Formats: sequence, C-alpha cells, structure tokens
Amino acid sequence: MKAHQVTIKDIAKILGISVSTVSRALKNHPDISETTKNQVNELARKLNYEPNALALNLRMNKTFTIGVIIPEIVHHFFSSVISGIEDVAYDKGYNVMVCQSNESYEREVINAQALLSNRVDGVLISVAKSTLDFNHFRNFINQGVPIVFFDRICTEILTDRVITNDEGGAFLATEHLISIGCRRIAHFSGPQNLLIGQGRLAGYIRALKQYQIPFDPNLILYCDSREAAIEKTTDFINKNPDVDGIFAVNDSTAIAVMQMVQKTGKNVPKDISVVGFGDGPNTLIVCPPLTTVEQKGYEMGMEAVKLLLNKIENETTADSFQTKVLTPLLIARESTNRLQNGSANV
Amino acid sequence: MKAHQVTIKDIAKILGISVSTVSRALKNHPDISETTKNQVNELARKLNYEPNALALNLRMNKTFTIGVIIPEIVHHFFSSVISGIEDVAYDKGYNVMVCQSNESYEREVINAQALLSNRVDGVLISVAKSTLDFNHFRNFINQGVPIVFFDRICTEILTDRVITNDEGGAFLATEHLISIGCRRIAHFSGPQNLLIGQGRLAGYIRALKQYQIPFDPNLILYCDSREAAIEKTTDFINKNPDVDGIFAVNDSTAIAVMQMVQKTGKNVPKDISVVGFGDGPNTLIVCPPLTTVEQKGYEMGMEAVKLLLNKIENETTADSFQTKVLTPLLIARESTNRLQNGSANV
DNA sequence: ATGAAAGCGCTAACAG
DNA sequence: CTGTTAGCGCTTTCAT
Repeated sequence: MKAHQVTIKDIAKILGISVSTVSRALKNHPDISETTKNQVNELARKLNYEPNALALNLRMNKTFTIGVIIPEIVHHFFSSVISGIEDVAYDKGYNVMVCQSNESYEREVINAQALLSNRVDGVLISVAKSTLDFNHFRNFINQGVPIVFFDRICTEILTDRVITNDEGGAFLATEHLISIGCRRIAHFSGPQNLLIGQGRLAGYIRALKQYQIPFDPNLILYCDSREAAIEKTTDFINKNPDVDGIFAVNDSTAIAVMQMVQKTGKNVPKDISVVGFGDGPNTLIVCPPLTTVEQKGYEMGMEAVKLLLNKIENETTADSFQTKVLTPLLIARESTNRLQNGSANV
Repeated sequence: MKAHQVTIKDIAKILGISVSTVSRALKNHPDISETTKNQVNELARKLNYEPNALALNLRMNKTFTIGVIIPEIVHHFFSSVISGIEDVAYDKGYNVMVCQSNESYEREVINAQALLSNRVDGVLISVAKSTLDFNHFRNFINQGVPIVFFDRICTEILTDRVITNDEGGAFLATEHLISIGCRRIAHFSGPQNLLIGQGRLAGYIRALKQYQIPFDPNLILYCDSREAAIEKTTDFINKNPDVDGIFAVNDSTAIAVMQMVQKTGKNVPKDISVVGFGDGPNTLIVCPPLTTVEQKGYEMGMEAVKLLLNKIENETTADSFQTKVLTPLLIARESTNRLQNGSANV
C-alpha cells in the first residue's frame, strides 16, 4: 500500500544525470553547477522528495535521534523535562524518542534494547523505582552510546548527571518550618533506595540538627503518593497529635496531607504547617496555596540534553564526566503562613 | 568514538559460516540445523549482538515506529494520550516518536517532515491552534503513510479520527447548571477555529434552547487559559452581576474563574456555580472540588493508535475511514452543589 | 542445510 | 563539474 517514495535515483533518471550529482546538488556541494543545482532542487520539490533518513543513518552510522527513558509521562515534572529536552534537541537538529518504563524494571530493559537497536546517538535516563540492576544501561556505554542520568540517577555507572540538590532543598523546607515556629516536624518520605528519597530525608535531618530540634524517628513516615497520604495521614496525626509541621517528599503527597489534616478539623497553617517539594501547578490551586521547593523540570531537561549533545559531538570530552546540580529555591506560600490570615494567592 | 557494533557479518566470520545462515539462524528459520542455530544464538548473546534496526527498516521499508504530533506534552490530557498510545504501541512491537508543535504551525510542518524522513509507519496528530493550512498532513497521505487525527482533528482530510463528543459534553455541563437552578449562564469559550471550541459552544447553546433559557451573546467570552481567566473574570463578573453559572471550555480556565470569583467575595457554588471540561487531577484538589466533564485521554490514545495500527497492518481497510466518538460523562462535585454545605470531597 | 549475490537509498572516495 | 563504484547491515531469492 505504501506509495513509492521518491528517491535520488528517480530524480537522477528523469534528469539524465547520476545519483551522486543529485546527492551533491541536494547538499549544495560547491562542485556542482548552479544550473544543475537548480534543476535538481526544483524537481525534488515538485516530486515532494523527502530524503530517506534510514539510508542516511545507516550510511553515516548516526541517527540524529536521542532516546529518553522516563518512569512516567503523565507527571508534571517529567513532562516538563521532556519538553526541555525536545526544545533543545529540536534546535540542534535532533529527534527525540521517548520511552516510558512505567516504573517497571522489565520494561526499562526492553526500552533500552529498542533504543540500542535503533542506534540512537545518546540516551537520557531517569531510573524506574523498581530498578536494582543496571546492566541494561551499561550496554549503552559498551556500545559507545553516551548516556546522561537525570533526577533519578544511577551512581554505579560513571556518566554525566543532572540532579536537583535534594538535600539542600529539603534543608530549606525544614528550616522554613522551624523558622515559623514548628518544633514537632514530621517527614513524609520517599523510598530510600532512591537517592531522592535519601537526600530529602538527609536534608530534613540536617536542619533539625542544626537548629537543635530533637530528632524523633517516629515522625518519619514512608508516604510518597496521594493515595498513600489519604490512607495514612489521619492515623498518623491521631497518633502524633503534637505534630505542628509536615515536610512531604513531593507536592501531591503534601497536598493530600493538607486535605486530610483539614478533614480532622485542624487548620493549615495555624495548627499544622505543610511544605511540599516540586512546585507543580497544583501548588497554586490548592487551598491554601502550598509552600514548596521549586524543582525546575524544564531546565533539568535542557541541561541534560546539553550535556549529552556535548558528549555526542565532542570526542574530546569522552572521559570527563560532570554532575550538574540544580539548586532549588523555597517558594513560601500560605500553607506555612502563620502571621496573616492567609488571603488566597492566585 | 562509537564502538564497533557487532553485526551478523562478525558472527558469520567467527563461526566460519555465511551471513545468510546467521540471519536465518537468528530468525529461527526452519531450514537451519539446530546445531548451527545454537552456535549462532549463543555467540550473539555473548557478543551482545543487537540487530541494526536501521538496516532492517531500510531493507523492509518498514520501521515499526509511529509518529505523534501533539501541541504540548506538559498538559495532563495530552500526556495521558501519549501514555495510552505508548502502552498499546509497545504491546504491538512499535516504537513511538513524539513531537511537540508547541501550538506553532511552522514547527508542526517541520515535525511532519522529520517523521516523513524517518519513514514512520503511521502518524497520530492533534492539530496546533495556529494551524490553518493542512498540506503538510496531506503529504503523509500522498506518501502512503496513514494518519489518524485525535481530539483536535482536521475535517479537510479524510482519515480515521478519534474525538470526544464535545457538543454532548458541553450540553451535559450546561444542562447540569440549569438543573441546579442557574438561569444566567455564561460560557468561557475556546477558539472558534477549533472544532473543540465550536462543539462546546454549540452544546451550551443547545442546552439553553432546550430548556428555554434566553441566549445572550454577551455571556460568551473567549477565554481558554488560566492567564486569560485571571485577566478577564473580575471585569466580566462586575459587568454581568446577575450571572449565576459559568461553563468554561476547560478545567484550568474553570479553576482560575472559580478563584477569581471567590476573590470578588462571591461564593462558589451558592452565588455562582462553575463547571469545567477535562477532569484533570486539579479538579479534586481545588476548593471546592470542580464539577467537570470527563475527557478520557488515555483511552483516546489507545483508540487512536488501534485505528492506526489497523490501517498499517490491514491493507484491506485502506479506503474506509471511521470516526470514533468517545462519550463524556458529567462528574458532579462541590462547585455546583447548592444543596448541602459542601464538605470537601478528597 | 548452506552460500552467493543483489539490493534497500544514500554518501564519499576516486577517477576522469 | 560529473560519473563510477563500493559499502553501511540486513534479508531473500536462487543456486547448490
């Protein structure tokens, strides 16, 4: 069914010249006469000629395509990252192939294989929660395909990386809670096999230490999704009625926590102040608006792809790897505002 | 820099057999002896052989890749669609190449060219707001590459389509406002060059007619984003103080409208009830939770890619096109609940 | 059961 | 300035 796609051979035949001349004319090679160039280009346009990227890629051993392996597209942070990746890649003439792992190790392996098979020039990876073995990533290195990890990085493989300073961000969040007077601060944490989870917990602990707030392990609860928060918050609050501040590992958890706290009749921020992490669009919509740590997805995507393109196009940088750390800022909103009577900040 | 990727030639040389034998062994061709097959497969695994998809695609004139052109990835609806596309495509052994138009016609054209050049087997398209000319899409048809439009479709080109029944959804939304007692209902509309904008307006008008509510063109305001709503709502409410219901073309507009209405001191839903369209995650988070029309992005993606794969794999269906219409449902929440005193529905 | 050879569309020496 | 040729990695007739 596929119609015959026009090739340089067709153009050559019609014009009675050789394919190499056509090829060169199309590439504006200086050797070719203006007359020929014009003829070729005109006919190419008329026939709707589209160069066959497959043939080109095969010949050149270069695809101008970069792969992305990401846990989930339906997620404000990750879709922002993709957007950043796409915008930069597009400017440099690269295509992007996005694969979702859906947080599944098996699917991540298959994604990696597909990208390898398609001979992408490089790969950007954010690791799935369930991934514990990293050999499918090592394959890229072995085949000479550069990779860059972002956000959910893998420390076992030496490559470029882009991360948020999670520890620092968590410190800011916790420090902020302390500064507004909270003394019994809970942390709703992420999985501790992910650096993100570790870092955010570490920042929380460091802030407590620095301000000499006693650290109570009972105030740490593994809870990193809206669903988990809805399930666990009420019970946690009942068991720890003196808690006056909560720092959650991400925004959606924080928002759900806030809503559950409100359901118990307590006031946010007066009784319990809440801070999230991520600065997604929901933070402005929820009531009260959520204080959070901004996590710049779009910029992370841009930085990651820049590092990757640098490796792809610069042979010289092959052996030096860098880790780019994005420093997050605290965005204070009503969910931690104990002074005024919180007018909704739209 | 790129390491030499192992080819069937390498395997053939090492084993002292021909490439065709290797090729056949790898494909489990019945002609090949078990011994040879085993040898080949074992060596392939040992050498980390990955078939070169480029060569295969070139040879077969088939890429097992489908392209997607979408206005914006950072958008709950569209990222859900992509997710649906990916999941089905993945099951059928296809890769997905996602391109964002960023609502720009020029970029859409370039995306189309890139996909054409990469010889994707088919394309899924949701048209950019600014697109008025469709020849870049006709190119696909001319080259025998099937396309399916979804959500933001193009009626000028005859293809398969997947849409939401926007008119019906808008009717439901408006009818709901009428049923709770609203009589001065405004519509914050989308651009009228998009069918979506047209359909949602049409449903609104039909509901008014059916329930004999006088239609007042002054109550229709072009306003389809959070930013626009923040800018225009206050003024609109001041000029039309008797408005008691608002149906907005999408959720983010509806949410911003609600927040602005609240800022004027009016109560939602008592004074003004609000309905959105889309059922994104924000609808549950906002206060009060937003009544909306559910728009199933994930399913739309699944349906669209199914239609496409059917066209790709079934020559017979080449000339019959269908339009799949997803019927939306109304999800009633607190933003239109005038009876009780709205306990937040988490 | 296996091999030789052609060809997918394109580029790049090399030769004139 | 243009043509000839080989080859990228793979599949597939056609031989044997």
